[in-house]
Amino acid sequence: MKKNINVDIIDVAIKAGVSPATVSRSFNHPNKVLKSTQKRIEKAILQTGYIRNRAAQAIQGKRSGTVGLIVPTLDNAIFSNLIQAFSVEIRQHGFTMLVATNGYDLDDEYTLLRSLLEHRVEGVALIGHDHSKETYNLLNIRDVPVVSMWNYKEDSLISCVGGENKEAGIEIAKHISSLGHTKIAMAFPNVEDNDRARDRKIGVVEYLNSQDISIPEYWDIKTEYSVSDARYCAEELFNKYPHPTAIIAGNDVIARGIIYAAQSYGMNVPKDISITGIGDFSSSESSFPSITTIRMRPNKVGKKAASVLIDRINGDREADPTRIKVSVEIKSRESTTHLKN
Amino acid sequence: MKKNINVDIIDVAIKAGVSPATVSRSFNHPNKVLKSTQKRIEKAILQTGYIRNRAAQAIQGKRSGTVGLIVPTLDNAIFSNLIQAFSVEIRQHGFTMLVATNGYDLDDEYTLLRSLLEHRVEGVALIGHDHSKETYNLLNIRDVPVVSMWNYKEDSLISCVGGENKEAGIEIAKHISSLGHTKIAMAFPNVEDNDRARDRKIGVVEYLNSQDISIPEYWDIKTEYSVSDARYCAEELFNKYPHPTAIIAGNDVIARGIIYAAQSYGMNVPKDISITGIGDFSSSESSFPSITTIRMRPNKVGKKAASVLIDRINGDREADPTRIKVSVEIKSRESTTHLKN
DNA sequence: AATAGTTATGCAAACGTTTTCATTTCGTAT
DNA sequence: ATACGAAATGAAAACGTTTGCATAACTATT
Repeated sequence: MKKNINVDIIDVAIKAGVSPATVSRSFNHPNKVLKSTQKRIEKAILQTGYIRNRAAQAIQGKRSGTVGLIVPTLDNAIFSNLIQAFSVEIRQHGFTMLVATNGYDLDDEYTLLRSLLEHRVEGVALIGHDHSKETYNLLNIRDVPVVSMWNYKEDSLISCVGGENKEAGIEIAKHISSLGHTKIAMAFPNVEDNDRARDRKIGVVEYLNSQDISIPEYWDIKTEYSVSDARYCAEELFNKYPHPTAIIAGNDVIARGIIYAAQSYGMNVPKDISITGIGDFSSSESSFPSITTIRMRPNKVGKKAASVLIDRINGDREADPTRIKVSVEIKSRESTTHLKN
Repeated sequence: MKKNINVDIIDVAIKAGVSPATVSRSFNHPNKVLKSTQKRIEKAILQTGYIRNRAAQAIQGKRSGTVGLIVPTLDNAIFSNLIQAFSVEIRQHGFTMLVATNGYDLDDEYTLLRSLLEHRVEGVALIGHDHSKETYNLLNIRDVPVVSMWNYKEDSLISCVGGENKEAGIEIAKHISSLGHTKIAMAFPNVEDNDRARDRKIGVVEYLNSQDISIPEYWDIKTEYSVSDARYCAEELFNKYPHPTAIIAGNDVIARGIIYAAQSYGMNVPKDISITGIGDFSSSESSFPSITTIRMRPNKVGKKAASVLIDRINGDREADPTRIKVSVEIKSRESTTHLKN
């Protein structure tokens, strides 16, 4: 078995009887090279097993053909839909995706960004707007095309695509309140360094306050973004009395954990307790009970963010940030119902 | 705001009063450069905002600092745990991960592999052993360090880390059979081009046959890998009679969809019907009912695969494939019970 | 048939590193 | 002080592309 690691553009050129320049052009400006020449080159590529070297291309200060993505975690459903949509779209434009996870740590995020820039990614996608000073500074200094996903912000420093999370919070609170609930608990993750969760929570609290509903300290639950932790926290809550008649969760994953907790305590959702999520991840509709939630359209956000990023890569870097608001919408499903009088 | 995109190693060298060679060495062979010189270089890097160019490094035919990962999809829980574990481990060794999804299409996988190789990834991780002829050939010719995750195979062509999926199928069938079930349905995805699912299914069928249990055609359900499709298919099944007393699902995601279907039809799981998964994803333990499944240890597989890959990158390429079997184990939980007399 | 205008190709100089080899500097033993 | 070996640094040649400029080969026009 011959191992032909080192075939380069020159070998191909020789085989095809042309110059390396022509081979290069046949990749990057195919219209500038004769059809018949192209054929010969293609044949030579097949024969030699040549695979072009993007590193050598990137070194010209031109295209590296990669974009970077930094997400908090890949470990659960929260970002899966988003990333998948982003990835598919980005690839259709010929890019490959470099992915890094920061575990919700903003200092780590900065390090990862540096690492991505070392690889000369042509653009970067991040989640939300909470990033360190250094991160923003670096993005600005290097003039990197960048897009923030998942949270719309009117005055964002960088381009963004997402729903308005505060509005999401308001909408879900409005829904619960309109069903007559007043004894309401909340389950959110740590909102520090997490603008999405923070905005949602603010929306919920402000709206409920406007209705003269307040959430007591002991019903303000803090949980991780995982089914297991959410279930555990909810069980803690259910161990004490009185119980709330509704629980507003920071997202669908947490809502699901709480529903499991309720069911395992013999409660019926929604008859005994109403539970809501935010996000509308792909399984929320088909679970039982299906989850009442706010549709944040992760697929649309991912796809749209990818195209915004590509536009920025190809276009004017100096332009003002592109900000796209993806409308949020209540999805009333089986996990909520009117308070039984 | 000054935009200093183009600061290179020479600028740093000048600022630090050394040669570019020394700056380069301070990155790659820090022990070969004087502590005091290093300090000066670091200072110069800070002052200039230099970010090293991996492309220029990679062009030397040396390290690119990246590894590639090709997975069928990022869209659901199936690979999330695995990828997260892989990603964290790989990063600890200073690598960045290039990710691509092929949507279970093997031709697409080949294209993606080529693309990753264009970026001169130092190693590649794939899922399972079903890959196209071209893929195997390319891996071999280019002599790329590679590891296959998720399915152990004694005589695999490439290194692999995973559980024995056939054994997983046998174990779960044994469990169901030992509970007295004989009217058993199966729900698997398309097993073509998917050795993991195929092996599991073979294990299930062979074991049941050995117990003189056979699964009729109309109980051999074909579903996608999604909660929603699994639920839909299960509902189709429940619309007809008679019902099976147990359903063996191809993985935990499918099992969950089936459980939702059963619950929505007013059945109690496991009293009315036992349902099993395979995989043991992170939420299977904390769901309600918790899912009886086969533990395939996605975290361990991901982490271990990463270190196998790194060993191969650093070590002897000609060596025989490294094959690591991660033991599978039945996790008996709430979703199964004895057949009521 | 000569000329101008196009189009296709080749030549050679970048791009930003790393590394080999040569040279300088330093510490230490005489 | 001198000499010697080791350690640190520098000079310059790679690495595999892309591209501006120059040239050659056509096409169309008169």
